[in-house]
Amino acid sequence: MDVKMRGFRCGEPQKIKEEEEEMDVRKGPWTAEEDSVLFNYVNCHGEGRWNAVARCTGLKRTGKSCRLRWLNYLRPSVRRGNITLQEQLLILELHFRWGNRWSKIAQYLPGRTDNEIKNYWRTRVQKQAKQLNCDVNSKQFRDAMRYVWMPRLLERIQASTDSTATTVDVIQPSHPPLELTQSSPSGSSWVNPHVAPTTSSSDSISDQVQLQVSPISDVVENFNMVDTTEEDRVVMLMEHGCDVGEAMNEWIGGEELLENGLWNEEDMWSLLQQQFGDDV
DNA sequence: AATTGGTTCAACCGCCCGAAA
DNA sequence: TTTTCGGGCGGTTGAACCAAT
Repeated sequence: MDVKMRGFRCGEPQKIKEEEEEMDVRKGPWTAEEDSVLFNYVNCHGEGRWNAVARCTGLKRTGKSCRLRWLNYLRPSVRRGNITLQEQLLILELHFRWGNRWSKIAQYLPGRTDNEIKNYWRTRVQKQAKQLNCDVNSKQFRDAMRYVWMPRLLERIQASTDSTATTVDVIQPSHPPLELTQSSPSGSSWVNPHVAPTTSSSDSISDQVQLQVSPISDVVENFNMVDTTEEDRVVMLMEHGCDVGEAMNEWIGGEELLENGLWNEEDMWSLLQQQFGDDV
């Protein structure tokens, strides 16, 4: 490791900064020329050894910066643009299971980077929590997601697809595939048992496999059948929570939010309290 | 047309871990 | 066993963009 990194590890950040300045390390947005140099080099020599990449290319960037630029932008498999409904649902599901393990979540979303998923969570999901004046990790918000938003997402997906099974590409994670189990309602996670990466004989992250998505009606049914209590909650919320659902539609659609006042915090919490009692 | 405020996302920072020496 | 190195990760920042005024 170079001197500045050793210094960093020894708790001398000031020294690192000074040495970086001496080395004229570039920061900030990448230019097209830099992108071209990095892209060509990695194409020829492969990924890894990022500090060496930075040295050999003559780019006045840190190895970390090169790695990040490649992984989040230049890599051919990177897909940008709107997060689909299925992807949104997967993100919610996997976040229930793993929390802020963005890179792990990203392994199940082909072409999406951990950075993009993290940004999505912060800009979209956390915004909703903020508008409800609750913490994104609070039980209230998680319940809202689980019992209102996710079923609504499934409905939207169902509405946008036909009744036959749909397949989407997914990148096989480098470790054992997600086990699709349902946890108890009192647990902290819920995982859609119908959205499962299939097992691959290869560990390569680049290997493409098919993610089988069962008919959405089955998914909805299964979601509602997590147990009777939860089912009751879902049914009641869906029956009474039309305003919440409409607001959710807007969020899911990624478009106009809350402008009609459909997302009514008091309604939301009164509904939750009806169902969950005072501990909500 | 100019300004302002909000949103998005690329990039950086600091911490951590595992492999190699 | 300890130290060094390379790289992965989650959190944070700030520039660019956009819509409203």
